[in-house]
Amino acid sequence: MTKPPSSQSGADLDPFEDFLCFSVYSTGLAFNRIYKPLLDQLGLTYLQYLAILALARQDGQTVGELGEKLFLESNTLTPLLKRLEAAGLVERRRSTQDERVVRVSLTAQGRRTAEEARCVPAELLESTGLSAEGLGELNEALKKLRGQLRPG
Amino acid sequence: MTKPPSSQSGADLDPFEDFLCFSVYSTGLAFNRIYKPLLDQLGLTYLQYLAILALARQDGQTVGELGEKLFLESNTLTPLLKRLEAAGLVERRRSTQDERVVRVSLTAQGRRTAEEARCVPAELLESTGLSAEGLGELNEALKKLRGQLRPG
DNA sequence: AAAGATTAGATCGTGTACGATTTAAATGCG
DNA sequence: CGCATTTAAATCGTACACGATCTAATCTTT
Repeated sequence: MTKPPSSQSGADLDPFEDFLCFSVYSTGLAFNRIYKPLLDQLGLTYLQYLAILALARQDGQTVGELGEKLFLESNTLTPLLKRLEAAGLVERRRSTQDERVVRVSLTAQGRRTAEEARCVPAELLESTGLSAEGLGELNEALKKLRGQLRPG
Repeated sequence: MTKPPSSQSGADLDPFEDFLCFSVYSTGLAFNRIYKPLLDQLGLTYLQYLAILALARQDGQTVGELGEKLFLESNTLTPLLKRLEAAGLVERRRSTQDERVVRVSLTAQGRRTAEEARCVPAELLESTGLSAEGLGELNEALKKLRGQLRPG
């Protein structure tokens, strides 16, 4: 492996300065890298962390409901949820009313992990040194953009 | 596969409203989904498209230089570049001065593909219906954020 | 020049993403 | 009721990401 991608404040090193899609993409990678060491301590990946948080807010969701919140589908979620189940953090049960549906709920250990995970973002945002207002505005702008980015 | 994640304008469907990292993450997924049908016509993935663009701006870059621009390392780039080579779009050659270094250059076909790829973002941004100023500001904010998100 | 350190890529294993397909269960409709 | 349609998950194949490790080439230092 080569050296980690280094920060470059020089002018012409980034040929995608004006590509919004690239800014979103690379900022996502950067977030992932920041989160990873914190989440490693919890034994979670970034997506697993999001899934656990979503279940902490509303337990017993179906795979489809979880997918709506995470903007993902069963082909991504099913393997992820099986890993969380293997790790003892969630339970997957077919609904008795509708056997097509799988409901996912946190185990006791899953709830403990969710509790620990809750304080991760605070540590992290503090380390960015950016203002709360600025981050809030950025968040709103991204949500609006995401809403516009719909196939069709 | 379930139905595609649907747009939801309701209030409480997204439990991560206030998570900037999630907004960045999910907007990245949304961009990917928008780009995919356009790039499928070129036979490129999103990352392959970025690599081709980077090479079109500066041909004959090393794997490491390319990685600095894309914020990626050889463990991601090497397989990607091999696929582009197999597709006949790039050539990979070890430098004769320093045999550790691999230089990547576009083939004639690669340059044609790069030319076609150049007009993709315009089509796309038009479809978002967002103002150029707003997108520019968002871009600046993201670049600043990305710059702050550094391990350590 | 020889030995150790550094560097550039490549390789490997795990975990997302996602299109396409499959399976099984529920629903609709004549 | 019976059968086509729809739906929810699961499965499969391909392509990223990335930590860890490996290999080979260059540099350092004596």
